[in-house]
Amino acid sequence: MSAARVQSTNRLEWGAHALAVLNEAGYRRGGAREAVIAFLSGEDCATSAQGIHAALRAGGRAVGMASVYRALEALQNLRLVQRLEIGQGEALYEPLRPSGDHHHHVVCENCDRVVAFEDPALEAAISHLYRRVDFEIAGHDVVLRGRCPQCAAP
Amino acid sequence: MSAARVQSTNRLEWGAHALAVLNEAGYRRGGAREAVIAFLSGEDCATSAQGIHAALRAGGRAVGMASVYRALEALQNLRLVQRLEIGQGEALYEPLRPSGDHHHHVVCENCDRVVAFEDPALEAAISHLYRRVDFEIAGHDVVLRGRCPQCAAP
DNA sequence: GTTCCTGCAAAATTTTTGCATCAGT
DNA sequence: ACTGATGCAAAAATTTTGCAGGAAC
Repeated sequence: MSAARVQSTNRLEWGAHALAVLNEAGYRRGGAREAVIAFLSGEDCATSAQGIHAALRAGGRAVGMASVYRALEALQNLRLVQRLEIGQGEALYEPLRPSGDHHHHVVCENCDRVVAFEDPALEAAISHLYRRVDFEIAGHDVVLRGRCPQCAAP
Repeated sequence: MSAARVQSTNRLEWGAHALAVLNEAGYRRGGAREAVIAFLSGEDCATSAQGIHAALRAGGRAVGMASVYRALEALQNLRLVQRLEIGQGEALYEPLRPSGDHHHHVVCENCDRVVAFEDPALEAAISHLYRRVDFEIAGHDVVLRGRCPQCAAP
């Protein structure tokens, strides 16, 4: 199975997984929440609430802004999405894949472009940390800040 | 020299350093900005803009909210303070010491308590990353999320 | 038939901006 | 004197909440 195929499977599976977890947790089905899940399952990286709202509207399945926030809140509580506060202003949300694969973000201070990266050594260093702190750790984020190639160019 | 002494010196030096850098950058002196710097130089960890505003008011040196934000923006642009978006809602700001010593944060998902930690292995892993990404990196943040001992207790 | 979900509108919060005035150089 | 700094008030932007009607179970 190719890497692309695995990723595609992961994507599709996340939506089904999310619906199952919601159902398990006692949530009823509802159009707005399912539209948010359907959208997110096609996204690899972080999207803002406003972006989700706009995308759904553009896709002909408009939902209320409040419903987007409420869906994201529920998904966040069940650890199905990760909320990220990286830019300035709006928060970003991305699906948390059950496969556990995991990335972090580099943000351009100038144009707010966000790029993802992965690094096993970083994950290893962080997992060591989990044992050192008193907290019961549920997750982590790493954000690198700097200038993207375009903005750094003279 | 004791560790406490070093830290105390670092604290005091940050204020003078900040004023010098601002002056160098062409900023004039002004009471509000200097009050914000005086307050931050006594803080080790992150404080919100509202917190700074309230603390200055309580300390008898009230400044306008807008001036707090404007001072923080200037300090941020000169890399004298680091803005952190960790809780939900308000951003936190903390002095960036020229000594380069550096910590990160664990945040309680339940009560929003923030605790700082340091980890050389983590810093090493991140500095390796700086070479791997296309961006010109200026800094980084790591946030661990979980439950503090109080909130984790049954 | 309940109880939850949704959408709209209103509210709450945080941050930014306009403008007149004051202070630093 | 000129120009930046400040404070107030107003505005902007993001997120949350109240409520009435509709959908799921």
